[in-house]
Amino acid sequence: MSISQRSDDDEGRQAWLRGVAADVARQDRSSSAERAADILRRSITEGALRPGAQLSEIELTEVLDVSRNTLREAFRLLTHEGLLVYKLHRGVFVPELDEHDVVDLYRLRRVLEVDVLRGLTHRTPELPGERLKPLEDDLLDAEAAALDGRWAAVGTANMRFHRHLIGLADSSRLDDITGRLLAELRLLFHVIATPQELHEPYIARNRSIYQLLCDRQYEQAADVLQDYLLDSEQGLLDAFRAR
Amino acid sequence: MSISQRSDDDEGRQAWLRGVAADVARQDRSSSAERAADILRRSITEGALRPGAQLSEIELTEVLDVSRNTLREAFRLLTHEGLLVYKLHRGVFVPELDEHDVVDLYRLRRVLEVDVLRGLTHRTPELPGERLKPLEDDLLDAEAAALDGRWAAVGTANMRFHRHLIGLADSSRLDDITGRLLAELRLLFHVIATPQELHEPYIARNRSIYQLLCDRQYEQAADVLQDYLLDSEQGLLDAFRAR
DNA sequence: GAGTAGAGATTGTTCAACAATCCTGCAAGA
DNA sequence: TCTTGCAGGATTGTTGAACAATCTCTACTC
Repeated sequence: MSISQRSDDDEGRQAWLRGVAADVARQDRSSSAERAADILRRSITEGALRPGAQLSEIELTEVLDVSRNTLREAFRLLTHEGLLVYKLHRGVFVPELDEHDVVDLYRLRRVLEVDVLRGLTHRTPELPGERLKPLEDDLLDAEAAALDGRWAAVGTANMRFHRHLIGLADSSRLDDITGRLLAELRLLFHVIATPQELHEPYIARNRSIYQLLCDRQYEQAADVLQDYLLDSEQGLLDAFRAR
Repeated sequence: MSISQRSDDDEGRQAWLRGVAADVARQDRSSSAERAADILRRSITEGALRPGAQLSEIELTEVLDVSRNTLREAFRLLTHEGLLVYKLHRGVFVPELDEHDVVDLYRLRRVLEVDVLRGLTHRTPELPGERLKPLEDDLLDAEAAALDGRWAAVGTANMRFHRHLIGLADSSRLDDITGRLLAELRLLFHVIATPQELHEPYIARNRSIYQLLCDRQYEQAADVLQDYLLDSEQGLLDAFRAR
């Protein structure tokens, strides 16, 4: 993207400018509440704040250096994502999900993700091959992390893979919903003692889904994904009961 | 839009808001923020605040008689429902949805609602008959409203029918998602000139779905619903283009 | 041991002031 | 004529303090 390459391609240049503008906007356009929410989100998804933990307002206003009003705004953003729950006059807590939530979450994941892949069959125009690039990157990340035994990182990469899978549908609402579902799923992972068993088997299955997508075998990919999700759900339920 | 026309619009809008405010004040509500959100929600869903309209904080603090913080809290509640959008440092606006949003919303509605009905086939324990009672109430409401020509009320009752339909799945997350989808759909209805054509044909089809559910013909009900949603989407798109 | 009253701590709500940002209009320069 | 830069006024973003409502825990009574 060199600037010196000034062809008479006005459209391309405008697109480039728009891309830069969007990049800058993403960096700069965030309120204090969103920044505070970012920090809390990472603390929760990475396990520093365990399910059941209470978040004290006074303590966090000091740590995050924001006012109570702004902090409460951040709480609301995360509540919307399902990463926090309010208990009236008692405060906000990291939710403790149970087996019923596993079933609920996976039911939604199955119907949404599988439908996205099946929908690719009738998509017009046909899915460009470069749209699959982020998926391959996620796979490489997961495989590299697995070699090092970093199972939490494997889980993260696997989730990003599925988020990119959903992204193929080009639906902002679907992306929103998926973001929330996967965030809640991370909460569930934190109560599991053996992350290796939970994540390792699915690296290869994700790659086979990816390969089928590359070959435009969308229906077969959807079938593999369906089985994948059923097995993954069962694995989580087993881990829960063995706890 | 001329200045004078805009001024008239503003006056009418304020008068309307005051009317609703007096209306809601009769009920005792828990918090001022909830009460303010109620007023705004009705103003938006009933069309007094049109898509694209900006909600001025100063103006609304005076009309609703709450502080700016409380008002902003109400804004957050409605943003979560999809009835408002924030633009940083520019304020809150009633979202303007377009044909692309229609397609996006209906795609989600189809996959979710149809899956709920198909899922009833394998449900254990079998769906108790009394779970269908709310659906019949909604149908009666819609039919009564149609006789009086209250087409907006017909639309409301139809939406409640579909919300109750989703409720049969017993999934709190699905209920959340549906609430938001239907709220966005209401925004779309406001740009339609002929509400009768939009809502009337679907009363009978909702009843036929209901009847099939009573007879435990879940797969057939799902098929009818699928066609229903495809036709409804097409009707909305046609109305959009004829605008 | 059961129940209750009250103190202390935490959250819920509101307000007013200040800081940061956007929009508008106008003037200078190419 | 068109662009660019700059005030200024208007609007939103953020804060801290104050007070009300509610919960939790302790101590006391019976």
